[in-house]
Amino acid sequence: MRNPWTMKMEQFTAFSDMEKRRLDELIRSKQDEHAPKQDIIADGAHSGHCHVVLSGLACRYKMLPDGGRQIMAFLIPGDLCDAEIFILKEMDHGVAAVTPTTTALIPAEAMKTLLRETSSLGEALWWGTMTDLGVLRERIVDEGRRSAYVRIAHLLYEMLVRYRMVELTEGNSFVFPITQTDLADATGLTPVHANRMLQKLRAEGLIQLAGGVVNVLDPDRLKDAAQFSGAYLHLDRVHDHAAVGQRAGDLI
Amino acid sequence: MRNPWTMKMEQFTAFSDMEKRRLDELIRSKQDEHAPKQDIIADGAHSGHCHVVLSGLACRYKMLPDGGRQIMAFLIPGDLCDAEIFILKEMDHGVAAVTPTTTALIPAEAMKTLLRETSSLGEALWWGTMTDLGVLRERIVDEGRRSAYVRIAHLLYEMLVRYRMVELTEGNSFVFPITQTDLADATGLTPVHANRMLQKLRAEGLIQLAGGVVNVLDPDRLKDAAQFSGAYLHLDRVHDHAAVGQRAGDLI
DNA sequence: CGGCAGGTTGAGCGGATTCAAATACAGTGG
DNA sequence: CCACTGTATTTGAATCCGCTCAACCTGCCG
Repeated sequence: MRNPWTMKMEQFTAFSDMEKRRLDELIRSKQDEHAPKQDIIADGAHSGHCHVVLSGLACRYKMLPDGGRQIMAFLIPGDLCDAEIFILKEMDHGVAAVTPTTTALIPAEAMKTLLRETSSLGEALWWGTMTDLGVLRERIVDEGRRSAYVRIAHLLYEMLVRYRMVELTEGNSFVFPITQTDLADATGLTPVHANRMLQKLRAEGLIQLAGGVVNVLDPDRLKDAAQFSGAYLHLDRVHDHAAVGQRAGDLI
Repeated sequence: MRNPWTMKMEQFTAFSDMEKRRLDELIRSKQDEHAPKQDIIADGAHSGHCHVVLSGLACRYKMLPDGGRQIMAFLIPGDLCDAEIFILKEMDHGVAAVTPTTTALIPAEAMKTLLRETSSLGEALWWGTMTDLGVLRERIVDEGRRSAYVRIAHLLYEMLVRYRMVELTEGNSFVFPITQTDLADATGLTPVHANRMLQKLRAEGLIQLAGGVVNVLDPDRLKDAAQFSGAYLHLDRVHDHAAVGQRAGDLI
């Protein structure tokens, strides 16, 4: 299996063979499996390791006093779960597996060292953090100013782009086995309403959804429906090294 | 005037006199003034400097194709406008002054150097970035799962805590001269509805609002109304150095 | 076969929006 | 000093998007 962490960061910059080997070693040393709905990192926890998703699907979430749940981000292979762990005392939210998920454990000290390097690796990690900020801001725009229909479309289109970054798409379809309840928790809607918006997207021939596979039938029209503009993902450097990059460039 | 940047970061860790002097020099070297509604950094811009707010009030925002605006964060003295500028090609959103605002310009290279240090300064900058992530996540919870009334209360309570961090409160009141339109853009509401929720907060004796000054009459009840839990601000280290910290600790 | 989780459908409600108009207020020039 | 202007706040009424509650369907697994 290729290293999804490497693949993601290659969207920002090219790596030398030595750097790639270093990343490979980091994710190989210690790994962990997580069953669906299990916490990968609990709210309030602190550990000596960072977690990188290698396979499966996870989410950042917060529980509310009334039992409600808000999903703030989906984490796919190549994503870092807890970059903050080495500086903050404890997590202010939880990270849970949505499907069976494999993670790599990176010692906090190793991560600290990497982040302080002037190497491509150090820069790429920074890029990842800054991109996470951009994604969160875009979600705020979503929930603040966009309709339910657009929000769902936006989320699906963003996932298409992100899955393509790590080459987990086949054509325009990708495995994304979330329940409609998860989708509702991520978009700030009720499951019932999320369901109706999904039906509308299907009726309009924009997407297909079956067996946990999302098939984007018409990317251009979905992008329009989503009012999507990909600047916030900061893939603008991929053209500098077309050999490795450009995997998702045409979707932006 | 005391250095608000220092004051904010002291909520995370104590600084030596030398470190404080270094921060003072950084903000003294070059400053800029911005009139209300003017961009401090335009969407899509790139510059060789980071901006730190020294006085006044600014906001991060995005414009939507339909002319709508979403404010994603308010920036008060001590806040960094564009930590990402040294790694990303361009801004994915704009930062604009809300009231007349003074900023310090920090050369990108100096910021880069600071961030890579193992010093308290380097760590404190990291803490700032990670805290920004936490604040954004909390806003997502706000807009996704909380009612208009709670959202307004939450925003006001958060501002009280943050203003106290930089000692810009008098008792429980602080200068926060935003229009109700701004408030609506920040909470994802219409100005009309934001107005009605403000009236409710006033009618219930939780706050006073006049002439751009917010006066929190009953912090405890406002905190309840806001469903506020301050873990996401990561002030949990202040008790380690009670001499400088603990400014906002009692509000969490 | 029953149980259960997830998905779908319908009807009614309500929070927030929209549209519109009235009021308050500060600044500006005559 | 007051009329004039523009911006911000307030109020009212009608509308609508998304929620609530409830039922039913489907596929899967024991």
